[in-house]
Amino acid sequence: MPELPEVETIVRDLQPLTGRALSNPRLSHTDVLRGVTAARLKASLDGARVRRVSRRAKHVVMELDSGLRAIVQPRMTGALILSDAPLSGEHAGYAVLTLDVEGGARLTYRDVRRLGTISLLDAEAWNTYTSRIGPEPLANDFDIGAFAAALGGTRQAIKKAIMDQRLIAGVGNIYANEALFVARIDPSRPANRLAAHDVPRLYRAIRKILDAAVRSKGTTVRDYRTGTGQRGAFQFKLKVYDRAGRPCVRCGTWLSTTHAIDGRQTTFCWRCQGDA
DNA sequence: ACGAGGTCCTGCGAGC
DNA sequence: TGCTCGCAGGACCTCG
Repeated sequence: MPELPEVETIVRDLQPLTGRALSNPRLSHTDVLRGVTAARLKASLDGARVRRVSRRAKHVVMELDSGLRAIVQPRMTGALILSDAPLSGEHAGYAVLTLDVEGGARLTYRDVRRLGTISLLDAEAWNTYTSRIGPEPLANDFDIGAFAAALGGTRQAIKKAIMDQRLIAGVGNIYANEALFVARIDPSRPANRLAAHDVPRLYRAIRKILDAAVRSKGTTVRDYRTGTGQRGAFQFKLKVYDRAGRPCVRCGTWLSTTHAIDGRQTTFCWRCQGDA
C-alpha cells in the first residue's frame, strides 16, 4: 500500500512529466473524485502543462501551469504509471484515469479497490490542506523536539500515533510495524508513556526504515507498483510486517500478531518489544 | 478528548 | 464446483 516510500518512488518516476502538456483525459469512474466534478477535472487537465510533480505525505501533487494542483492519494491499491506504450495485461484493467502526455507517453491512474482519491485544489486550498498534515520525517528539518511533543500529547497507542498524519506525515501500517520493531517499542504502549530513550530511538528508526524503503523503491505486497509499473523490493527486507508466526530475526521468538490497535494488523516480537 | 465502530471498494480465501 | 461471507485497510465520519 503506498506509504511515503512508495509515493516518493512514484513521484521520482513521474519527473519526465515536468514541462509536458496533458490531453485527452478519460475517466472511467467518478467515485474516486473528492471535491471536484468529472467535468471540471477533465477540463482542468485537458491541455494543461505540468509545472512540477512532488510528494507531500502519501499524496502525489501535480502542479499545473494554471496553478491548480491535481492531488492523487493512492491509498490501498492505487498506482500512477507513466508508460510509452498503452498499458497491457495486469495494468490495463482497473484504469480509472488515463491521460495522453505530450511526446507520446501515457499517464494512467489505476486502482483496483478505488479507495484512492483524486482532487483538484488551487494554491490557497492546497496550503490549507497541507498545513493540517504533520512534518515530513525525511526532511532535514524534521524536529525531534516537536516529534516528542506531539507524542507526549496523546494517550493513543504509539503505533496509532505514528500513523496519525496530523502528527507525522507518510507513515502507514507497514512502516509503523517495522519502525517499532527496530526501535524495540511495544506497539500498544501509550504514546505519552514512552521511556525517555524511546523517542530518539523511534525518531531514528522511522527515518532509517523510510530511507531504506525509498532506496528499495517501496514494498510490493500485492498491488503497489512504481511509476514505471515495476514492483518494489523492500518486501524482501521486512522484519515483522507480513511475518506473523515466523521467528523474530533478532531473537528467534515467534512473532505475534494482533488487530487490537485500531483494527489493523500489528505484528511484533513480544520479547524484543515487550513492555518490561 | 477519547475509543469504538461504520463507510468507501473489490478481490481473495475460507468454509460449507 | 459454486456459492456466501468476512477480511484487507487509510482517511474520514459519527456516536456515546
